Order: sequence, then C-alpha cells, then structure tokens
Amino acid sequence: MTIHRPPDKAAPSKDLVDAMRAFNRFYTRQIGLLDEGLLKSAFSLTEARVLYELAHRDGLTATDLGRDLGLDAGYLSRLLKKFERLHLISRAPLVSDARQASIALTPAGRNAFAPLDKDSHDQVAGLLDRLPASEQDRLVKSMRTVQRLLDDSAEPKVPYLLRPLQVGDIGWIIRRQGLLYAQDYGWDETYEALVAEILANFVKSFDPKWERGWIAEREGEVVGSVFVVRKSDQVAKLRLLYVEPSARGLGIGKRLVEECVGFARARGYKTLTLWTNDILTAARHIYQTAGFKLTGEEPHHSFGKDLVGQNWDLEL
Amino acid sequence: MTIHRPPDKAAPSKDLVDAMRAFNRFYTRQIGLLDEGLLKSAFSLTEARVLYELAHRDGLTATDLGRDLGLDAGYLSRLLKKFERLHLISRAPLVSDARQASIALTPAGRNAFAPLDKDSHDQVAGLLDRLPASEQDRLVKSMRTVQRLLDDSAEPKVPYLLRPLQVGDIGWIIRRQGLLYAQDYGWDETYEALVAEILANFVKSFDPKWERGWIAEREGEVVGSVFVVRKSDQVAKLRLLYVEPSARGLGIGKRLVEECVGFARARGYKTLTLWTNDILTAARHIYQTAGFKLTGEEPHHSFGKDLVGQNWDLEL
DNA sequence: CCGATAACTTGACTTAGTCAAGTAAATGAT
DNA sequence: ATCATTTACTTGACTAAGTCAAGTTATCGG
Repeated sequence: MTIHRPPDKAAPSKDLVDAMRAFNRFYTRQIGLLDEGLLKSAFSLTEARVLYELAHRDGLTATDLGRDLGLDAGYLSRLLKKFERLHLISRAPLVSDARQASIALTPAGRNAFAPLDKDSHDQVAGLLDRLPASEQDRLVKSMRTVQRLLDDSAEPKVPYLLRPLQVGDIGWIIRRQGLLYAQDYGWDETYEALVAEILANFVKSFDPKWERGWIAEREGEVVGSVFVVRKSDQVAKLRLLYVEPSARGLGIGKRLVEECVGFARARGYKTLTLWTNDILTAARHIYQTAGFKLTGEEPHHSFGKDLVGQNWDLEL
Repeated sequence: MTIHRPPDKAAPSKDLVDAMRAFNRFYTRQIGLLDEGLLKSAFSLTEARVLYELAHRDGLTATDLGRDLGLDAGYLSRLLKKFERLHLISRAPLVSDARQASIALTPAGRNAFAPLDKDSHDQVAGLLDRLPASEQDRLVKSMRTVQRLLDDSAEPKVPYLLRPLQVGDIGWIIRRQGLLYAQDYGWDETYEALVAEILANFVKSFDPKWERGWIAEREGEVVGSVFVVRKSDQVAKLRLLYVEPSARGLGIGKRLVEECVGFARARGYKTLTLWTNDILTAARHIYQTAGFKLTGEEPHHSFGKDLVGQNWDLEL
C-alpha cells in the first residue's frame, strides 16, 4: 500500500503531534474549569454560548448558530423556543427565505446575558491577573498565533503594512536573515554578522534626508524589510531586502522595492544600485521587474560558501 | 468601595481579556470538532480521557483521575467498575492506604486504547499537516507557551542551560537588549546599533582560543548571554551581560559571570575588565559579588541620555 | 413544474453526569 | 488509646443535556 503524499513532505513528527495533543488535553481541562464557574447561573453552558454568539454578532440564523457552535438542530430549535418564551430573543423571518429567521437578543435578553458576561470576563481577568503584564502579552500573543494558524478562515484583513524602523527591528532582521540563509543556503554565522554590521552602520550614520528603512509588518510581526543608503550624491544603494517565507506571495518584496525606487527618485538620486547573489532567484525576479539591469557578476567566497555576486543598477 | 490591589498593578486590559475569551470560545469549538471524530468508538469521550490518562501515567488512584480530569467521584466509580468488568483495568490496593487502589491498564486495556490513540493521533497529525513545517513549529511553540503560562505547576525541570553561540543568537540579543534598555531606561536606537556593532565584530574577528560567548537558554528560548573578548595578552573584557526579566532570580547572571571568570582564568589572562553604567544596579551587584572592583567612573552622553559609565576590574 | 435539498420542528429516546446518603479506612486532637 | 472528623470510594435515585429519526414547509436546480 502506498501512502499518498508528495514525497518531499514528511508527516508531522510524533513530537509535534504529541505536544499538540498534550495541549488539547490541558486546554480541555482549562475550559472545563472556566465553565464550572459559570454553571451556577440559570443557563446551561450551551445556552450561555448561544447567548454569547447572539450578543456579539447580528443577523444570525438558527443554522448559523448550529454550525458555529456545533449544535444539533433539534436541540437548538428547542433551546431557541425556550429563549423566545422567556422573551430573551426575537426572530424576524428573512425576506429572502421564509424558512429562516434572523435572531436577535431583546433588551431583556441583553440584561439576562450581562451578568454571565461579567462573570466570564472577571474569571478570565483573574487568570490573567496572576501573570505580570509582559507575560500577559506573551500569553495572548501566543493564543492569537494558535488561533490564526488553526483557523483557515482567520486570514488577517490587512495583509501587511509598512512602517519606519523602531527599536528592536534591526536585531530581529539580523536574526531572521541569519537564520534563513543558514537554513536555505547553509551560510555560516558570518552572514549574520555582516547584516549586523550593515545595520549598525545604518543606524549610527543615519541621515534621514538621504536614507531610509522600511519594515513590513503583519499581525504585529515583522515580515519583511529593506533599506536605502547613500553612496554618493548621485548613487543610492538598496540593501538587505528580505521577506519572511510565511509572508511570500503577497507582493511584499515588490512593494518594498517600489518604495525604495520611489524614495531614491524623490531625493534626486540618479542611480539606485544593489548587490546580491545569483542563487537568490526570487529576489532577482523582483529586481528585474522593477527595471534593474545586471551590470556585472563575480565569484567570491563568503559565508562559508562559493557564491556568485551580482551588481544591479536602476537608472532613475 | 476600594478595590484591593496594589496601586501599581492595573487590572488586565479589556482587550487582553477579550482576546483570551475569544480564544477560549475558538478552542472550545476546536476541541469539540476533534472529539466528534472520536465519538464513533465504543467509548465515550470521558472514558477515552480516562484511558488516556491511565495509558500515560502509572500508579494513578481514582482520586487522582477525578481531580485531574475534573470528574464526579460517583460517575468515575461506576466508570472504573465498568472497565474492570471488561477486564480493561486492574486495581491493586495500596499498602499505605486500604481505601485507595493503584489503577493500571491490563494488556486488553492497552489493546482497546490503541485504536483510539491512533485515531486521535492521526486527526491531530491531519490538522498539523495542513501547515508548512515552519508554521507547525510556531503553532506548537505557541501552545507550549500558553500551557506553561497558565499551568502554575508546569515549571520547567531544567531552569536553564548554557550553550555556545548559534546562528540567530546575536540578532536575538541585539533585539532584546535594544528593547529592554529602551523600555527601562529610555535609551534610543543607537544602543541597539552599538550592540549590533559589538557582536558583528565579535563574530568577524572571533578567536576561539581567546574569546567566547555563552547563551543561557530555557525552554528553547534565549534568556541571557555574555561575551568575553581579548583586549591584550593580559587583559580580557566581559561584554554585554544580560538576563531576560522573565528569567531573573534564577542565578543566571551570576552563573554567566562565573563562566567568564573561569574562562579568563583558564586562558591565563591577568585581568578581566568590564564597562557598565551606574544605573544598572542589578548587574553591578553581580560584579561586586564576583570580586570586581570599581576602578573609575565618568559621565557621558550616549543613547540619548546622560549617563555615568563605570569601569570594573577583576584581578585573576 | 418537479424532484432534491435545506431549514427548521417535534416526538421519542439515551447517555452522561449530578447529588445525596452510606461505608470503611485514615487522620488528628485530645 | 479513643473518638470526632476527614478522606476515598460506592451506591441509588435522578435529570439535564444531547441525539436520532421522521415530518413540514420553503427553496433551488434543471
């Protein structure tokens, strides 16, 4: 029997699967503990979940609720009937489909939900409160990461945004470039050191009129960057273009290069030049598209490898 | 009415609480989906959870199970009786307490659990498999972070370990030092650049016989570092000692300095020197304890602040 | 216009879990 | 040593919570 998967794609390692299962068990218990606290109310857990959805989203139908909360249609039907009898919800038949109705909380429904909501809020706040503020941030950040990675539909609304450099950025770029090129091309630690040196000099001798750096950020994380430095009155140099593997295909690289070209043009430079290596084909493609021309190549030995360096120029 | 909390400690922000609640709802659903998949087996979800615990931990008593899984004692008692009737478990009364018994899966019990285990494993593997390997790592890492932060009892067994530099480390150190001193003392981006410059030079001119760097790692994360560089035949310099705020109080700083002193001594240096600033009191305390003597102070303006630099020497 | 499907609703049922009372052993304070 | 209290488990009585299947009405696709 053949296992049907692309040959280059291995099954997730047992360690990872086990860690995820351990987390699932842990969180099952965690949610169980939180739910216990809410059980004293007049509503069952499922009822509370339904109320929560209704309080936070408008125009839901019974089917929506059933799908999103994973409830049996029959069960839900009775549950909603009970809510209607208690005047907690109102149903407005859809004009587009007479079988369905848009369900909304009545003011009485909101009143009934408020203490539940508060209890749940306080309980979670109590959990968070045991941690120092920096750890609270880490916790919630990690939760967001888990959620985003598991939830296919949770693509960020803003694919990315560009912003200027902040403290901490250059360290991040140094680390990520060092790791990426070590992983993908086997470059040694001297490449990371080179990036560190370039960026240290960039910051030290930074001239805002003639130079600039851009950070591409997505969901609060750095996913790309690029720098323009002054070589002479006439010539600017584009340096250290990089895009996170997880953020490729969104046009971030192209956009970063466009920003550089626009900046260089606006400042009156005549030429924008850059140095790269022939193996970085994705980057080369971006440069070509932006109008850069290859002006020369030469082999060199750097970062523990034999490489071919390339110079590219764009006349502005 | 007064709120009883230290005045410097604010309640967790509503944003954080809401994000955590959103995650809880999301994960409730996530676990619900995973559980559905296992529902076709002969065992109920709770039965499966009990079997899982028994398969993975030895010497459990009924009370242990009830506590860890949050089960009613009566319910659990019947459940275990059923397992015993099916010869899935055996109970050995404890010699220390005749009321309790150590519960273990029989070989038949393991057989019954195996397909459950496999289904659960495969299902989780299927989820992971939809992500590229790097994202799988991020997911599991984030889960571990969430678990560790929420689980009081889950303190890491190894508080930390020391290791040599790897690719990616210097970028991380640059970032963290830049951020920390910006947060705590308002230093500007030139400090981050200085760290980058120091570390770039360290790597470029690294001489393994005379120089060394140490990384303190905990749970796979960098939590501290220090470097020794050669100034002359006689004099070595300790540089860039740092410990993550979250990892302070474990003696990591002290240990890092001790490593430096030991290394400097072993290599035959006569003096270990260092430069620091008077506001860094925690570090100063470590240096004093290690035997360093203050040899001079002088004010300087750096990193956007007026500071007082200090030189410390240790005669070896 | 008609067969298939979707959105509920209702009735009949089960299971998973709760609660309280009870027993035997262990613990702790005299 | 002893006796009240607590702990570990058991048992009986109960029900909330959820499932399943069949039915009704409306919509959809050809």
